[in-house]
Amino acid sequence: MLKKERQEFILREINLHNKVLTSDLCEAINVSEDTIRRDLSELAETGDIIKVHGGALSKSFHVSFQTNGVYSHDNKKMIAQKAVRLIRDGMFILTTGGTTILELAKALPQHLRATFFTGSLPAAMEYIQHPNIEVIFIGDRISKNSKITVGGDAITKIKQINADICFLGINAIDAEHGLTDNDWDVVQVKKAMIQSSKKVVALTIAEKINTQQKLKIGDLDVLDIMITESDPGEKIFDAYKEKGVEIL
Amino acid sequence: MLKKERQEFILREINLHNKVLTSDLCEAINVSEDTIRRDLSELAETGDIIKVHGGALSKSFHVSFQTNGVYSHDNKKMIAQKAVRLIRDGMFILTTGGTTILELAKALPQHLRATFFTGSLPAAMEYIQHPNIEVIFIGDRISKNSKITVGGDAITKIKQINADICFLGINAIDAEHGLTDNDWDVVQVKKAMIQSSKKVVALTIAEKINTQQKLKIGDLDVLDIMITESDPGEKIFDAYKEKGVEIL
DNA sequence: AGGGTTGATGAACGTTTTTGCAGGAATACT
DNA sequence: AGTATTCCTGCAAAAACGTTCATCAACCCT
Repeated sequence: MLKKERQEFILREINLHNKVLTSDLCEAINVSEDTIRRDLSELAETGDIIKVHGGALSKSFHVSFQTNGVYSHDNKKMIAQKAVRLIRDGMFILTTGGTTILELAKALPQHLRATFFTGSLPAAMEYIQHPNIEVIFIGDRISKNSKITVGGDAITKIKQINADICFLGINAIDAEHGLTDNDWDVVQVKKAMIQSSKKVVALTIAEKINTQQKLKIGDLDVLDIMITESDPGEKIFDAYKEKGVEIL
Repeated sequence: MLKKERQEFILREINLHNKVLTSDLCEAINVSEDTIRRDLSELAETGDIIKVHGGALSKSFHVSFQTNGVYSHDNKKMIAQKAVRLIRDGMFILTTGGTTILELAKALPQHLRATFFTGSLPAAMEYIQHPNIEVIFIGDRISKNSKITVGGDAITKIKQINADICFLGINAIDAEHGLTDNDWDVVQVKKAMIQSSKKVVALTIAEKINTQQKLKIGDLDVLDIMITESDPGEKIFDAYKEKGVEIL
């Protein structure tokens, strides 16, 4: 097998599987590991792949992880744009925290007149920047990780609210296991919020779809609408549509 | 699985779900906990995540906002230094908002273990940065000017508290007219806080001494201690000392 | 044709990286 | 306070690495 030929084979293999092990290649092509290593070095030098200990990775796989400090920032912005369209003047709106909700807060039109209930410090900080929005903060103990209020008092307060719409920044959603999260206190709060709203909207980047965490918030049927950055026509949403969730 | 590959998986998991447990990862990837720990350490070193006991957190959520450019910043820092000395482990502490209180929040020693009650969004944002401080937020409608909660609900909640000490960031103080402010809602909240604390401490830059506003919070006798950046021996404090206010 | 050159390959060897494990220290939880 | 995790340090084994050298084939030049 020629050198060039071999390298093309390697490239093809990497682009196919996103990664490749030196040992696998050497077995597949039947040359010494040293030769493979030399090939990988050359390919890495021309910038076609990323060489790592034990093999190599596809370049397309690795690109662009951190952009603006917030993961998947642009996608979240797009989600916020879609979500804003659900809000009307005079509405009473419940929201959780989370970076996606923060984007929603930033995307609210200046003229909007509405009342926002939240237990999230960062979200509240954003809401109060807006001239015509009334902010009601739900008090109680503040969880350091999530920066939202948690605890019995908060739950009680939330249950006294009867909101028009609730925006949930969600942690994990799965067609079968529904909405899940990883913090017990946060789960209680989200449950209460869902109960206290006429309409429940989940905001999530598409990447979180069909992932799950340890604690259950509720089944999909508590959801009315799910908003992601993807096209609502995508096949991945079929299972959700079947369960009566509208996709935007 | 390659090391790099594994680390990207971890990074993805963290960005997706905001936090991750070492034990979960080690089960998911099927490597020893030590390996995961080493990965987390490396990722933390490059600044991509925040390592904590038992796992790691997403960085995108933990942003401290800067308060440089605050009026009379250095003086307020000095006031904060003095105020911190009044705080003991295990105390229940009520605080208002205001830039001076923010400095106090920043000056709190890392090891301090205490419970802070506040209705101020910016103050709460600072408090939760500290590892050993419990933060209870007093909820209700948020006043846009002062960024603190105001309203009957907040007052009711404050009255249920029995704090050891209360730090008031004050707007105006005068030997004759006592404590005054210019926002009716804020005045109500401060009144309630004073009632709910065993000891009341006023923090103010010396410049505000002997000034007054339209609305009265209370006479000087509600005050136990006043802290400014000036030397307590200054003549300007005599009138306050006479009325039983301790100057620091 | 013969000798020299070049490039590719494999082998050898010492070095570095990675990983898991053991113990004791540090930390969190109750 | 006491227990249970979790963390850290050092260590050792295995894997992977890079460097060097020898071999071999192809190629070039007289």
